[in-house]
Amino acid sequence: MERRTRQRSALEELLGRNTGFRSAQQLHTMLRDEGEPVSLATVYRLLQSMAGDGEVDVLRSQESENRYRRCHRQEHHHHLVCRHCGHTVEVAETTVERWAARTARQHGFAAVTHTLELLGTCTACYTTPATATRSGNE
Amino acid sequence: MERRTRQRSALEELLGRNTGFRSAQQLHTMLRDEGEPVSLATVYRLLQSMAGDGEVDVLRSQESENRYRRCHRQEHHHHLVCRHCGHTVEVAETTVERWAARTARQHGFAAVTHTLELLGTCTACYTTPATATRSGNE
DNA sequence: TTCCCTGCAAAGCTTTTGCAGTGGG
DNA sequence: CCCACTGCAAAAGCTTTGCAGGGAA
Repeated sequence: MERRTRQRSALEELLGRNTGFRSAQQLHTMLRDEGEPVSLATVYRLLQSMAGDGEVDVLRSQESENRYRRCHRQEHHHHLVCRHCGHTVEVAETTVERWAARTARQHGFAAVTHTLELLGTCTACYTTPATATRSGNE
Repeated sequence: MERRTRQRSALEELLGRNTGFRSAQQLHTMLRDEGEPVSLATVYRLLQSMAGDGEVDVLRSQESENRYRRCHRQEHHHHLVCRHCGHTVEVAETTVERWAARTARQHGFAAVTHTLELLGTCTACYTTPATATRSGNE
């Protein structure tokens, strides 16, 4: 199965310390800065593999890049993401699910899935605007 | 302001005849096939301009490409898209909006926006599987 | 006559892939 | 001892951009 390599361990460890969504390139740079260099291609391969196993959540950002984040719950859920610092709250709710199912039925659609992301400004960022562009954890 | 060129007219006319989301490349091909060739770069520039004016809706597809569709209502709304034929239903509802606002408040987030897309199989496509891969209108 | 718009080709971005070498089990 | 995994570099999409010519107003 999956081999426990230095690269995979380093990436998992890094993801474990972050609560926000990061791009593959950001993760690649962070690893390099921490003295645990991993080639960009490998970062992509690892993230792809992890996403397949449900280890990370993938977010299609407004820009044309994907962002990844350690997945903390297996059940279906959504994300409330801070647009400034990337801090994320996982939201498990059935309101939207029920609405989606009802709407689909009304229009005769079957096998309906949905994607939903909430983007806003978290308390920390609108309380202390100066730190709004920080790129660290949380 | 905006000049009424052959290219812009052709694209608007084409979008007006379609109810589904199409990629820039698809639109480019369709125009070419109709004998109204428009360069791909221009298709992109026109779509970008139209999206800015709210003339078209932009959908970030699962693949790494954007898809465009003529926008029929100005108010905030969501889309129920058929994954086979691209047929789209615009859904204006407040259930999700109210839920999003409530959730954001609970977690101390401000200025929250959301993206929501419903993807399924429309009646026509699961009734007649043979036509499930058609690429035409509707 | 302007100067906005277009076409072409080249470049930019993120992401994927081919290939040969290496380290995990 | 294998062969999955890695790094490198090239390639593959989609999209944007520089530039010079052409057409709308």
